[in-house]
Amino acid sequence: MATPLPVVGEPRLDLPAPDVTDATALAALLADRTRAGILRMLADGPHCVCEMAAALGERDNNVSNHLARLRDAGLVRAIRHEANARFLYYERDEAAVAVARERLLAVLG
Amino acid sequence: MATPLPVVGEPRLDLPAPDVTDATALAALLADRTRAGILRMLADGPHCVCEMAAALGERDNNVSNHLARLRDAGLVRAIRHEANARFLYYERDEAAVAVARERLLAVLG
DNA sequence: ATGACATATCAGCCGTCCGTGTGATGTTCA
DNA sequence: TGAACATCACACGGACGGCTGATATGTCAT
Repeated sequence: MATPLPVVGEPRLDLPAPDVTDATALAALLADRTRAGILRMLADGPHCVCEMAAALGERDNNVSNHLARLRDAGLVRAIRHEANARFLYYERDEAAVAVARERLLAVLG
Repeated sequence: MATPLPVVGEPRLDLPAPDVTDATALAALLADRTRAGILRMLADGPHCVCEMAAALGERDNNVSNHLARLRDAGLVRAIRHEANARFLYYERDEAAVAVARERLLAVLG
């Protein structure tokens, strides 16, 4: 804690800019109802695209679009169903999600 | 934990939609470089608008705009400087920030 | 093989939000 | 009182992102 109460002197105009690029990128991913819903559903275990699309009331291709964003960010992973290979199940990468949590807490913490 | 591994049966199309409205609203606030920088700077103590604008390399009115968004969300609070009343200092509402953390962890947790 | 289903990818439209400019309000100091 | 400064409130232009529709790929059943 540097300055718990308002200062008495003059404003300091030479303060460094905090680096929040990681946090904003992650927040942008969470700032969408569909993507946040996906991440929340996958917290309880894997789900296929059609399941999540039905639950969220969105179309399959739309959900697939958002899953691609989450996949590019490394937050989720796709796995083929052994018995029924036409269903593509998604699961969370818990290690990556843990890193995401820390990066957000670097701003809100 | 409901289903740790991919299921063998058919997809369930009757799953409930998770409620993520609080989380997405908060994430939208964090998904901006200026707002995230403000919240990060205020974690170390109060700052006036001109200080944060200088540090973030943004104009005063722009920072003021974003502060209004954070103020409407209840995350920050404005306090007049006793000695120098022309400077308006902002501080975080730590209780509200704690609630914000929990709401985000409801999705990422 | 053919058709039906699940998912992926791409292009285009459209809404929303960010940054800016301007004027108004309030505070300090001469 | 008047000038300079800090902040706010509002409206405008542009860029970014989400939804959609069409098309493509791969899988299962008949």
